Amino acid sequence: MTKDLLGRPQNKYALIDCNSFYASCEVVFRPDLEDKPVVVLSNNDGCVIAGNKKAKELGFKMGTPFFKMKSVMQKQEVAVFSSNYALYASLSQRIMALLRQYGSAIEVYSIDEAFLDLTNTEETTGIGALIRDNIKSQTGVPVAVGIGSTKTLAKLANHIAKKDPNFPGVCELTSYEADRKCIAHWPIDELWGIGRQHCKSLQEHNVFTIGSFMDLPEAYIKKKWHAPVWRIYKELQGVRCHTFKERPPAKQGIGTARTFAQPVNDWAKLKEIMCGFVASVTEKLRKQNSLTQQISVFVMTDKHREQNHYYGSEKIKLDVPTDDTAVLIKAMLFLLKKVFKERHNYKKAGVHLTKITPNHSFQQTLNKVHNVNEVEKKHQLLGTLDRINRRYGKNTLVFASQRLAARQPFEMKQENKSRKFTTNINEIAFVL
DNA sequence: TCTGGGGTCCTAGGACCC
DNA sequence: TCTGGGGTCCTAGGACCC
Repeated sequence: MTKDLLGRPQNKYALIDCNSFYASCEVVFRPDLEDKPVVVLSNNDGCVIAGNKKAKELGFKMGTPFFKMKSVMQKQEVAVFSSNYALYASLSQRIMALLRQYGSAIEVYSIDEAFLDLTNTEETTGIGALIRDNIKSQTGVPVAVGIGSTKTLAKLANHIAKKDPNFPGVCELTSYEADRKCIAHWPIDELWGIGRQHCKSLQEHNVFTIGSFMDLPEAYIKKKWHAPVWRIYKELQGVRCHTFKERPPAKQGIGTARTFAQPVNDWAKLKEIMCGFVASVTEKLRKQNSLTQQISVFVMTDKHREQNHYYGSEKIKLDVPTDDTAVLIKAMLFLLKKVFKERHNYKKAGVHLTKITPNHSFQQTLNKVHNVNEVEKKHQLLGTLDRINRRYGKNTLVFASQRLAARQPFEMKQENKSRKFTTNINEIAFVL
């Protein structure tokens, strides 16, 4: 096995990334749109968050507000979809399940990306091509495969596989040194971890390409920039700094927030929406077997158009770590009363759990309460609640305080939503 | 009058990712 | 009229302790 600069055995990672994932998912069920521009919008049809190649060629930038481009898009006959996360999640699961067959381990990095461990695989470039072809033929979603001895190289290889016609969907890199020719000319901000700010500061030092970055002495990089930049430098040399994480680490913070299509000024309505948020974050908390010891809330008016913009947030530390929805709803309401001010139109609000610790068979709670049976009963009740909601759908069982919001979720603007082709039998696709 | 220094913990804010 | 949501990591600086 080859060694890296530190003498450690070298790994081989593949990064599989779906091309324009959300847009590709929509096209799977609308093959007539294959060669037409397609974009997908964020919640509330607020921003454009995904677009296929055709849409990008027309110059539509991801992240811009939809209303600014709406009329131009209509003129150019762009197919516009509201986001349909249930559909994308279900396609994602199918892709991840297929990928598992090709590597010894998988790290699902995001809804449309995964790293595969190919360390003990021969013929990796060939396997990459097989992955590309099989995912496309079995799900309809086009992917690119980048292979490298570090995650940073795999990411860069993936980018090259997508952009450089010499590498049709698959690219393999060993190190900067070995592959200088096909790496050096790329602009610095194509690197994973170099965003707007780092790019600007590197450019101020006359670094515009990966080649000029790698030509700098290591000591200079260390002196001028922070640790993350130096790590990118090492990873490009083939020295592993980012480890492979087969099991996702427990989240350190769990939050949820929404922008409302119609601003809310009514206490009762806001209260019920927020109770729904607490139910949703505590379910995620229990799913990762954790407890929280701090909850925070925030509410805000529309910063873009309210003269008298208001942002209020409060947090509270709990005496005992908990995963109990009822306890957290009570704490949330205490905080919400503090931040809620009459005569404001709230445009966005959210709940956040922090100070999260593992729930080692809820022993900590048992030690601090008198009635062990009560805790045991509550634990079973919440477990049952989660199982029912997972089995029969979100909000099948809800707490009384979230009643209204659960039955009648606050209106989200979704004017162009596709059907739940894969997750709802009533909306299944027909082949005629 | 002279006003140390090192360690730890916490938090806020910046930068980045998808 | 209409501007998303959910995360991670790092660092500087304050508070506190001995």
